[in-house]
Amino acid sequence: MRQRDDNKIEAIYDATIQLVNEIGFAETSISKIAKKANVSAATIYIYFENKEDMLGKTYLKAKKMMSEKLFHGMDEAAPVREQFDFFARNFVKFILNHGDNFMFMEQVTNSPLLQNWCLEETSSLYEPVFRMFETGKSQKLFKQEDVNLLIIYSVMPIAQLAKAQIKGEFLFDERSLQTAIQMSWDAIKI
Amino acid sequence: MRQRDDNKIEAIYDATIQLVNEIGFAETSISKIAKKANVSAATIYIYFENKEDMLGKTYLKAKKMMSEKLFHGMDEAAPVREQFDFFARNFVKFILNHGDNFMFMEQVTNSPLLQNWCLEETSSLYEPVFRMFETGKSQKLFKQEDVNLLIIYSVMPIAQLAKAQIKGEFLFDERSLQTAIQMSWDAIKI
Amino acid sequence: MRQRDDNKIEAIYDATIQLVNEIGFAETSISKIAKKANVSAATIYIYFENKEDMLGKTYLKAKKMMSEKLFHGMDEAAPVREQFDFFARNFVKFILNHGDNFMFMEQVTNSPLLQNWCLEETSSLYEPVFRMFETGKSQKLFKQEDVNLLIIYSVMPIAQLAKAQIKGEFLFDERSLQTAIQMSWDAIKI
Amino acid sequence: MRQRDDNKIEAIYDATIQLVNEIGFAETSISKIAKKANVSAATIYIYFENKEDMLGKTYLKAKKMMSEKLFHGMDEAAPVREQFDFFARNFVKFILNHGDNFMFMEQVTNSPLLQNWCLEETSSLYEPVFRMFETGKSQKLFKQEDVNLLIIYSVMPIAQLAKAQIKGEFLFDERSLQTAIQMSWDAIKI
DNA sequence: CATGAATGAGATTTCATTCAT
DNA sequence: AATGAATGAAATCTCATTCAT
Repeated sequence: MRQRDDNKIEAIYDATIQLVNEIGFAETSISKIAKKANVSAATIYIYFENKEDMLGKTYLKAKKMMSEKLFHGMDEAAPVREQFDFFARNFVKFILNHGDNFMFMEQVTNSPLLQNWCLEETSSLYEPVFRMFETGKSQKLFKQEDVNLLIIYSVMPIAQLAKAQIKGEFLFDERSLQTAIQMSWDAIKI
Repeated sequence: MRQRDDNKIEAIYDATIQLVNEIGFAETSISKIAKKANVSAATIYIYFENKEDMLGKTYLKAKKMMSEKLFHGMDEAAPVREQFDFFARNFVKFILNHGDNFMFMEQVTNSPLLQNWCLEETSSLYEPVFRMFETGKSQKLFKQEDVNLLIIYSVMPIAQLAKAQIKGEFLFDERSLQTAIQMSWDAIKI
Repeated sequence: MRQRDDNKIEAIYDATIQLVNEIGFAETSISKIAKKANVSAATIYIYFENKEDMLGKTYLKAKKMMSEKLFHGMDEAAPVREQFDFFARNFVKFILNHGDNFMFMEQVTNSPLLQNWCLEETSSLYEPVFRMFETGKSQKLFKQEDVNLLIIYSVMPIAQLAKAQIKGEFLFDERSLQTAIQMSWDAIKI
Repeated sequence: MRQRDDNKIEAIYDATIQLVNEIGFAETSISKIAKKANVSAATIYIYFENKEDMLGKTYLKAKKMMSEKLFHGMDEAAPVREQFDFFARNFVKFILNHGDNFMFMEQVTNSPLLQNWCLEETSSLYEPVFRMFETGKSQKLFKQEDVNLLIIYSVMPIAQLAKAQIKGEFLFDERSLQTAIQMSWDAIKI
């Protein structure tokens, strides 16, 4: 029998993410994806049960890829401030290098589709960042609030700025990056 | 000739926003909207040029409504800290009371559709908040950074928390609201 | 608004029955029906919920039409033997004149589809024939068996012969018709 | 080179017949058959030229199997009445034991597909029953009519009753079986 | 103004079949 | 022999939109 062609699957994933970025979720159809991925539309149904399954798996893949990149090279033994700095810079780097991936995830997150998909393991992907904030809390560096609150005030604004840069409304240079990290820190520090 | 029936337009707007919230942008079709609004699909084309026009106008209407609510009762002569507090509370109130409206806007914002629509006048809707931050900057209360940066670090996290509450993942009480406002303030204060 | 065009519905019914006869149930698709009926495929979905609904309604229409023709002109006051004769001749006439209709019904009857469709009122359509057999039974003309049994032995063979004629394997003339009626009578008479 | 695997062919035949009974001709696809038969769809094309060939061969196999069962143990030297009785009982037994087989054949018979398939040898399969009726005719037991006519009036109603039993609308016990046989006999006897 | 009727285009998905191993 | 991979064609059905009343 013929070999499973991983290139095809990869091409499907890529085409999906690119299309969602270019024309949006609503306009992204299986046939457009197939055309962009240079496969037959029927081929997509070999690897995925249906459109929803495909989008869900694309989302999961994107999320896993992101968590790998975000924490790669992070030293959990380093001082929290250093870890925080490292993480923030990694985050910005990721969004700028993998903007399509990130924007795709954002669109999924903000649509009611998401809630139909299983999300159990998802949280585990971000454990390192949770640990960092817990450590910071126990060292009395950060406010004694829920970690999710700390994340919303420190990580999310940086993500927002990176998104703005993708849209051409902002530009990260070393100075502005430092400013942002400082503001994040100010928001959550005791 | 019959008069323009504002009830029908209103029903169309409402149905659109509700549907986008319930089933998402991609699944929201003209006929579903018509059914929910209790009008014929053809009627929609009396009031709007086409689907995109309809969505765009719905978006604008939502945005205008939001700016009205956000700044209603705001006293630009009051101290910045008070204005800030007032605005934050108004914002939370708005999202909790008009969740559908807000989530609809979020979905639009995160999709490439938006970029096709005119956005000139949009910014003017939020001038009061810009003015407040400029005042704060000139009074050396806030960091001397771009106002958009200040907004991202102070307003957006609060919006995020309100969204979380809509999804049942967070709950604003007086204490947590004060905490949030304080964190917002900490992020941007000098 | 545009008038409901009954011609279109009729054309859809006719095309369905013809196609099922020509190429069979399995090969009869909505688009082929649409083409034959000279309407858009989408038009079919104005009048019917889906394919199954369409087939079911076509079946019901065919059945109603048949019962009207079968009993039209039948005199329930006449002697049973005369009624029987009249009915048998009507039946043969119907099948020969409306072969497509009848063969369509046969195909539906022999497929598992049928069991999914509601059939309550169906039986009422054939009440006159039930009454005839009951009368015959009470007059001790017929065997004291279940009417369905009497029908199977007297009516069905005639139907079978008419079907054979449609396929060119048999030919009803006055003599063979009389023979058939006699055999039917012999099977069920006391 | 591996040998022809009769188990697989058998599995394909069985799956086909079962599926046609469960979901009907129109819904029976190669891939569904393959799944039910636990083979790859491609395997089917090793044993059959295409779908039509497969269905045709399944039909022929079913017909052969039936004729074997129907006449097995029949004594052509016995009196016609005994042969008739034996045959009728065998028929009922067959339908009740091999309902799927029989209903499959009925569906094929009533569809235009059949006419595309070769039917020469088919008739030879039922020669014993033809011979029995010819004998009965020559012994002046049966009406001097075409044998097909005699069959339609005597055999077909019994088949119909057996079908009714499969659908749960009738029940053969010894008494009703005798009644049916008697009615068959009455229809065709002189 | 309002709407049921109508439709071409396109959506998702399955089909029968072939290919390479 | 057997099968997973692959696909063009076609299935059903929905879409956005226009038309006639």
